[in-house]
Amino acid sequence: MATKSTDKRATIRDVATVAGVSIGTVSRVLNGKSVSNRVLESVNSAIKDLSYTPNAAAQSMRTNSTRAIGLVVNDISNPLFSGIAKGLDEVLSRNDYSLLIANTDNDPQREQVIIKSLTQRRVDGLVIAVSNEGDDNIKSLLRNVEFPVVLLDRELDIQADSVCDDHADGMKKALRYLFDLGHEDIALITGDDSVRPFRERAMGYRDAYRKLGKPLNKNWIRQGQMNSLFGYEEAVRLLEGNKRPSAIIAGGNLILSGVLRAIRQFDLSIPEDLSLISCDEVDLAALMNPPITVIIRDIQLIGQLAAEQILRRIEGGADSAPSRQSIPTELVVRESCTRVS
Amino acid sequence: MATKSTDKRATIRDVATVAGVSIGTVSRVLNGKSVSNRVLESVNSAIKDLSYTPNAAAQSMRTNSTRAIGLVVNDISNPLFSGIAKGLDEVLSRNDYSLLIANTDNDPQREQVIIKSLTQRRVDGLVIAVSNEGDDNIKSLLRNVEFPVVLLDRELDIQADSVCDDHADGMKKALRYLFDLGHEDIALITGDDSVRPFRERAMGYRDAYRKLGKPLNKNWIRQGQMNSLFGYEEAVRLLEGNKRPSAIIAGGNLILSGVLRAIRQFDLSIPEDLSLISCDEVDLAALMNPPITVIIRDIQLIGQLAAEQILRRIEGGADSAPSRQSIPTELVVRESCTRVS
DNA sequence: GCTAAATATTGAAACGTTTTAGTCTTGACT
DNA sequence: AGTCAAGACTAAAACGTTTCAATATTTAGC
Repeated sequence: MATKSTDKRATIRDVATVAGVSIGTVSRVLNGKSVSNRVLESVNSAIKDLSYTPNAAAQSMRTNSTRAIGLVVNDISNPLFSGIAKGLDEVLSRNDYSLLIANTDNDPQREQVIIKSLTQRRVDGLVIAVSNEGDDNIKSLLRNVEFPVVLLDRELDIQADSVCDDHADGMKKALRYLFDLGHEDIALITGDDSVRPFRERAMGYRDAYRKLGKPLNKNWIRQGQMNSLFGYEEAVRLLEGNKRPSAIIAGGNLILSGVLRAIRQFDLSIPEDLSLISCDEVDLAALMNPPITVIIRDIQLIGQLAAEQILRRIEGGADSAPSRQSIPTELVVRESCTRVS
Repeated sequence: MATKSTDKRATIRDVATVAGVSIGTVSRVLNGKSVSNRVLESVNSAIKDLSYTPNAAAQSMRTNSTRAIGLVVNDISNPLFSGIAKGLDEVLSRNDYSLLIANTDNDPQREQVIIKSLTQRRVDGLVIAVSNEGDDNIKSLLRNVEFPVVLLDRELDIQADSVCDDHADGMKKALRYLFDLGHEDIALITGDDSVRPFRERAMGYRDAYRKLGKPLNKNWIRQGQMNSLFGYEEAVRLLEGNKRPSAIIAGGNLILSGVLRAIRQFDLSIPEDLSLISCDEVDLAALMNPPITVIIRDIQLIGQLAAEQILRRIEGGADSAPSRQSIPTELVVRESCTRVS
């Protein structure tokens, strides 16, 4: 029952000799093909005695499949991405796939290196939120890759499935809500157009103004980097201007914390002095005082759908046209906005 | 220059024939061994023409190393763990290792399955925060594993390195601070003893009371599950009791959000009605109004140190005694505590 | 009890690398 | 010119599986 742990790892060959059958037969047992009871028992007991575990690398070589999926994101410590990772892992692990995660840190060079490394590892699929949709190198890399790719909230003219959120719609809902409260000067701070979510939010914002016939002041749109510092700086600039907006929309989870910092610095109280809406549910938004109205979407669902899609592709093949799933966004009204005259 | 993408992937053999050299020579080029210039060029151009990428599985088979490290945690969407993952990835990727992440969801069964799966994949090392230090199955599994293991803030009587935080010390600092402000009735809500961080926090708490000669009221210690709900429920129970604590310490990042929810429900203002300290820096703590005093530690550093340790072990072998690194905790005083008479 | 059909089992090839032992070149030194 | 050593290169084995064609065994039908 016990093994000498000083020995080399047992191989299928060892199991075969101990069980007194051929290698092929052991393989049949491992893969659940039908064998005689006698053989089944002796093989299983040999496996246990030798504490044998098949070598996945050898299996991969033979079967041409690694049962591994790559996930490439800017920053896994961003709750957005870690939520997605959770959703992915949930359905992947249920299907005996493993998840290989890599951070690009927003560096296009690293992004390329990572994709090449995953190619070398022969992952069975790749789920990626490219850090810049305009990057041609990444695009051509992804085009020539031999496994299915699922894009996370990105639009690229390549043959790949995608799972997107309807950010524009969420933004419209938020603006309609603010318009209804009498706001006209609503600022939006968000990331730049190089990536779908921010582009869509800005688009939804402009659309809403157009549709509702209000004058659109371009000065209220601040697009730049998706981080806390940018949120802070732009909020400061907005608040120290001679004409302040009556509401700010923080178009990204990191942006929010910067905006809050600025608001505190100006010692403004919400919603009396300024109305505030943010994107994506985070602890911060729900528990602030007052709780902040947010545009939400189901983060883990994104990961789950992406996982299901990539599995479908792995099973089904690359024939069918790219699928594009869209996840709705909702406005959760809390107490951070008030009516203005 | 272009390849027919309908063909099978190019192998080292194809490269060899195109370049007109032997397979072994191509391998030498790939691995940077010295070759003649003539050969170097023709091989490299063949590699480019065929857009050849070595197959990692085949390499693993031969070299007996996968250059992959497993990370096993309860829940990658917990910012604690995703921060650690980030730190790990940072140093691993720099050393050409990949990171395989799996969630146990606090399920001991899944934890076992995951460890077995990583064993089958022959990872070169494993970084794990076991979900229950008392689980003998996990322990014996880890004992018999053939790759180095690094424990994340866990204590197990197995041959494994660990990276721990000095939670007890942080807790003592917090209590000393509260004592100095005149508090005597300080409640601690944290996870149970099955896992080091909570055990240490509770220990530090009791120690501090003993050392400073204050009477220790066991009723103020609430240990249970590490989640928001438990934090909420216990906070409610504490606050509706006929004798309220004058301060609460939320012993875990998830606990804090539950405690805050309860505080809001009772409509208490901090720090006038209740002083509050939390563990681990999260956006929430820094940006609340008032900002919350926290016991911090460098999360990413944990990951980095774990990664460096596992690499050292992979290089150096398993001979030397288990190393145990300790990371300090600090009290960051903000505005959530006040003096009591 | 015999035969045919169905089912189990085997042996060998194949997957794509690295590595080792050995062969072939090259060139420097007498 | 002849010898040697060093360096470049090659051929083949090995890593641990799965799979396929071929063979052996069992089962069922009469």
